[in-house]
Amino acid sequence: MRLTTRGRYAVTAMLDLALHGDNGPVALADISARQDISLSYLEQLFAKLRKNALVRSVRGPGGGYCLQADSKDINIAVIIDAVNETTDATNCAGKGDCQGGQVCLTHHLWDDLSEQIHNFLSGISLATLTQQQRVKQVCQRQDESQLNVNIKPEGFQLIETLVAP
Amino acid sequence: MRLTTRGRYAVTAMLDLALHGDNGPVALADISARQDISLSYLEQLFAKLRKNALVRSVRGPGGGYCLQADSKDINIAVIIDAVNETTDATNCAGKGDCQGGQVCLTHHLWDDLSEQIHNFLSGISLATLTQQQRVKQVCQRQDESQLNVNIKPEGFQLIETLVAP
DNA sequence: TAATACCCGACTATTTAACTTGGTTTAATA
DNA sequence: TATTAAACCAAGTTAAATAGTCGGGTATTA
Repeated sequence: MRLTTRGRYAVTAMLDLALHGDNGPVALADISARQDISLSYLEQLFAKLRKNALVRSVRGPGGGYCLQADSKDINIAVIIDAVNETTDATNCAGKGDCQGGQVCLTHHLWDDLSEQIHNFLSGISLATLTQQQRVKQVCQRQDESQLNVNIKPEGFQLIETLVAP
Repeated sequence: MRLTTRGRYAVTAMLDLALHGDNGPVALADISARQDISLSYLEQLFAKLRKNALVRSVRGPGGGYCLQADSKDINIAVIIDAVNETTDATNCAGKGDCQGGQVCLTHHLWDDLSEQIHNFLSGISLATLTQQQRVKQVCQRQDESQLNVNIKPEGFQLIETLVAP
């Protein structure tokens, strides 16, 4: 179980999908705009998510991605694992070959911690999150600011792009 | 709360100290040999541990490092935090300025997770670990193999160095 | 048939951890 | 007092991984 920004991005994108997927497929371009994640990076992540049967794609105009299962049946741990396929089992975290084929002093501790994290995250589904008030609030804010961007003339959008981090 | 190999090294070194600190200060060179951590890297880590009052140093021949407090009063979370002073609060983990000054969609989730991890690790002290049977076993193995290395002629040591990862 | 959107692979920039080098300072001991 | 073993310090270097880019595709459907 590796925790990186990549996993965070994947979870964020999947949550966006769960929140906006009621009316057919969601385009990656929309997720990219709402969540400030580069489009091509999203494409890479969703290729992995699709291979792991977490989403399915609809091609052509009006297409995009849908959740493969019900949002209450997709938990956070599964999403992170899907996106970290290259799990090298960081030194200690994987097999017990941390110290020349043997187990290192703190191997069991990190093993316990990994289990702890995994249990926590696999107990949380996308549905759990979409039902939370605090998530709904952020979602609403993002939708509104997205609306503003669409309304703004092109000149303003340019400035915004330059100013943004 | 960042989880990196640096934190793992620090905890491993501190545990080694807890296990071998009964007879006066422990030299970093010994920890380096037992735990396969480069000496100068250990020096850097212990500089931070010392600044955070987790260890105290004794200079000169026969010197080394001692735990500043009783091993039952030093928990794992404190060690990791001490060594990760440059806590940039990765994007989301710190303040809620993940998305242009605002909170991003999954901010609260990672916040909850951080708390979960911190609680788990701060509930474990060095003494907790030294009392564990599985830790004692690894410690014993390391002490014995350390003995072997000291007995071997220089030629063998050289080969071992070349073969080791 | 053209626009839309997914798909794919290689490439690059940046960051950071891990490690190295080459010293200086301190104190025990022979 | 000279030697030695240890902590201390400050750079620089290497290697790996992440985040992101670019330029091409290919399938779908309005």
